[in-house]
Order: sequence, then structure tokens, then C-alpha cells
Amino acid sequence: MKIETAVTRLTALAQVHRLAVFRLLVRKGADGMPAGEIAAALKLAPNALSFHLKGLSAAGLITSRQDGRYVIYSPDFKAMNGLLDYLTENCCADGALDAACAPPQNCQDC
Amino acid sequence: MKIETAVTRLTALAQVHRLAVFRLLVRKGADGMPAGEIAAALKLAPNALSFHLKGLSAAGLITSRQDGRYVIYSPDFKAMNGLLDYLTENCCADGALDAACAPPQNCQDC
DNA sequence: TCATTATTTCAATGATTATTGAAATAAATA
DNA sequence: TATTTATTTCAATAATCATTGAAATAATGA
Repeated sequence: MKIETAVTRLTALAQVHRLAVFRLLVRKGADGMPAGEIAAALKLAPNALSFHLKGLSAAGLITSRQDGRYVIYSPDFKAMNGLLDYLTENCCADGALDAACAPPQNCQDC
Repeated sequence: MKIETAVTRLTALAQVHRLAVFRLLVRKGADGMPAGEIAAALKLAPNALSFHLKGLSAAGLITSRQDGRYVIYSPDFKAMNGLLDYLTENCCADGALDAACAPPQNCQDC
């Protein structure tokens, strides 16, 4: 992964509302959630939510599909896992090991 | 983890220079690296590096110790792993599983 | 002490970003 | 067609952040 891609994705997640949206979608998994339901769950104004969904989409962290008059948003787990891997890449490769440097128990429910 | 903590850490990582510094320190592991060596490796002005190290420190992602006239910086793996876990927490707990929703091979060298 | 090396702080500038209210687009139903 | 529902776009404002050059602090060695 290019560092610019990682920065783009981290920037998208580095905002309370976008992070809350992303985590909500991660919980939901492949089913996804319509925009209105996300807005209701997080008490966000529709236009504000739209602004933040655009940011997450542009970063490649979520995808959307039209379903009638609803737009359903889902997390992109490949993008997420790619980012997590990038952050821990070559961990301790050039120096001393660290006891806390261990694979986290990510995504344990899947 | 409180969402504000996660946002603070993501914000710290969401900048090319800080992300490069962090990844360099992750490679180095527990040994850490003096500020000047980081600056040389990444071709950053000392004051610019100091600004970014401050950001990473304030977010709790790195720690520092004085060694003579050097200041040695090291990654905080607990903070990093806590953040990674937070991003994948309750993955697919409320909806359909996703084939790509699997633990990444983090930190495989440790 | 004086000079050198390492790192941090400060102030000014320019750029990016979130928020708000209002309006526009798009699909479904009466 | 007209109306309602769902979502997005737009424009203005306010706030935050990175960069630069210069100066300050701190530790070492001559």
C-alpha cells in the first residue's frame, strides 16, 4: 500500500462521526445499512451524514448500492484489513522485539 | 477505548510524516531511535520532526526517553494494538458475515 | 568557560476541514 | 401528476493544522 493511501484512509477515520459510522457498519457486516438508518442511529443530520459518507467512500473504506430510494452502505473489510496490516508491517524487523508487539485479536466474531 | 481516544490516535497517524515516523519506529521495535536519526532517515527538518513527534507522543502512540543529549523515541505497541482492536470490534456482530472480515496477519515478525 | 551538537519552542502564513441552513435531485406512492 | 420520502449538493462561516525561519534550551566535549 502506498503511504498516501494509508493517510487517506486514516484521515477518513480520524473524525468522531466518520469513525462512529464506520464502526456501526463494521458491526453490521456485509448486509450494510441505509443512510437514513445510520443517521437515526447516530443522531446526525442527513446532509452532515452524507458529507461524512462521501469521505469514507472516497477513501475506499465503505461501498454503497442503490436499493429503491434507499442507498445502502457497507464496510469494505479488505480496505480495512489492508490498512491494519500496513500499520503493523515489518514490526520489530530492524530492532528489538517488544512483548506487546503481537497480533491483536481482530474481528473475533467473524 | 473511548471514541475520542481512537480519533486522537487516528488523527496523529493521518499525516504522511507522522505515519512515516511511526512506521519507522514500529520497524525498530523496543530499541527505539534518537530524533536526529529519524530526521535523517526521513529527510525532515529537526523542528518539523519535533512538531510531529509531539503529536504522536500526545496521542500516546510513542514514548521517549532521554539518553545523554539524545532523545530516544519508541513505539507504544499496546496503544497501537488497542487502536487496531477498536477498529474491528464487534465485527459483523449485528449482521451478515463477510468473507474478507478476518484477522489480518499483523506484526508477523514478532 | 566556550563551542558544538541535539532537540524543542515560538510566531506568522497558508491551506484544509467540519458545520449549518437551504435548496436540489431522485425514487416511490397516492 | 402531485406529494412524500430519501439522499445529496451547495455556499458561507469558523476552526484546526502543517510549514517555515529564527531563536531558545540542554547536554557534551575542548
